[in-house]
Amino acid sequence: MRLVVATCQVDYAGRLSAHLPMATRVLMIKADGSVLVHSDGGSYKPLNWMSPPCTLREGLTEDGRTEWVVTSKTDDTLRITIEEIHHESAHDLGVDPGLQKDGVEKHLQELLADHPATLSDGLTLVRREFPTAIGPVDLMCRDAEGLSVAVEIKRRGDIDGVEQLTRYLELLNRDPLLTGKGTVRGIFAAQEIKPQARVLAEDRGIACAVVDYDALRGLDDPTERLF
Amino acid sequence: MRLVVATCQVDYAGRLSAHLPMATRVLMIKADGSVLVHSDGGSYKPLNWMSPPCTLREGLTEDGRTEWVVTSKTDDTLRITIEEIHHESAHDLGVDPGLQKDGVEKHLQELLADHPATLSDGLTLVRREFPTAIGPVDLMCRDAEGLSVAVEIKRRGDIDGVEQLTRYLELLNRDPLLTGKGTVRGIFAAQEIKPQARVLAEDRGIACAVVDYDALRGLDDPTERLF
DNA sequence: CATTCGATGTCGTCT
DNA sequence: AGACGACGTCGAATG
Repeated sequence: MRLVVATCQVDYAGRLSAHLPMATRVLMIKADGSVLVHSDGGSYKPLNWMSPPCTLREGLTEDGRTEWVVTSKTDDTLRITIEEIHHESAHDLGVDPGLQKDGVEKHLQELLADHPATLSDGLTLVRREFPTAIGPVDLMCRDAEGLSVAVEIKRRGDIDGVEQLTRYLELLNRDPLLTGKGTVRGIFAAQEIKPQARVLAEDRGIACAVVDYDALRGLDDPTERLF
Repeated sequence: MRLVVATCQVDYAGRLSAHLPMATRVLMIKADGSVLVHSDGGSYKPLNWMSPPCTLREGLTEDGRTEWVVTSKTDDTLRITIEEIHHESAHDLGVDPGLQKDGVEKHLQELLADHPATLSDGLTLVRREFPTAIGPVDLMCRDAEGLSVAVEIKRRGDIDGVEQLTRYLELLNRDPLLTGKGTVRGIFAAQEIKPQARVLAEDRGIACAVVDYDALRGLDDPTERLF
């Protein structure tokens, strides 16, 4: 890992073209040759970058300034013209042991699979990741009357999720095995449901369920936590 | 901008929980207090981070190690426990002049608005960003027979785009002013169309058009380029 | 290898 | 401020 603070100009050509005028920035060069150009603001996304695999060539411009040219296999090019280097250091970091995560959609699905009745009274699980021709339904359940209920789970309930569940329901309702006792209902479950998504869902007869992750986790054995 | 290379452990609690075991990493602290934790691999995304607005407090753990606690307004917390600092430096970068881009969907839309006939013979533009109750149609056109044609433009033609155009067509076909001469057709235009999207579109009677950005740009005045 | 789908997505733009 | 769509989306899981 090389860290360089330099006054530089950056040009990228690839899927799009982008240009950064001359200014002072931080350049991070990782062991795999990838390069990140960071300013002192914004979020974690660099102003410009080159993803690995790529190669960095150091050279000189016609007027004698240092120039880095980073190229990827797909001919994307990042050209960094350096006017002045203010700081430079190199460090051996070794391989990172990596990140452990807990609390993403998969966990939400696991929790709801264990406690389907929190979505609707009397609901029981038939199967998780119920397969259909156009992809798996998150939860397939049965209600107190024995009717099939398809549940789509999102962390954030957007219009896309409603469309997805609609496609599933359309398909499922053509299956006589499922519709024997009546129409397959849908439940759209998310930690947060956007107003437009709610309107669209309810317009299509799909119920919305806002899920409390922490409360659900409380119902579960606390020793099962990752860390 | 502060750059620190340190052996550290990182814990994040917010929308999810995440944990990084003790290892040597680069910590980037931006002027706005945001923090990025980078390893010597991966892509431009940090292993962990805190986005602004946030505040960093430096303290000591019970066993006397340095600890940084970064908290956001929404109570997200990033806790960095430092075992050893290998390098530290601070730099004044100033405000970055910012990025100029060229070649995104907006340009594609402009180019197709200038050359609608490349989508379908005899097509002429009625209006860009044609307003409807559920959002603007990218291009509203008329074909040689005087029938209305709605065009949805994407860089990458995904199933979502077909759904979007379908919603527009549903609405537009309820408007007697547009349907006077016949049904409003749809054209789904993209630089690349995914197989599933193509199948769905054609099943719904929506034509697909693969767009060659470079060729279109060639039709245009080359002096209009940004840089 | 291609495709699909989630993401602490992030980022612009518009209401 | 909230909603919405694009992104050089990235990245993991899966067929």
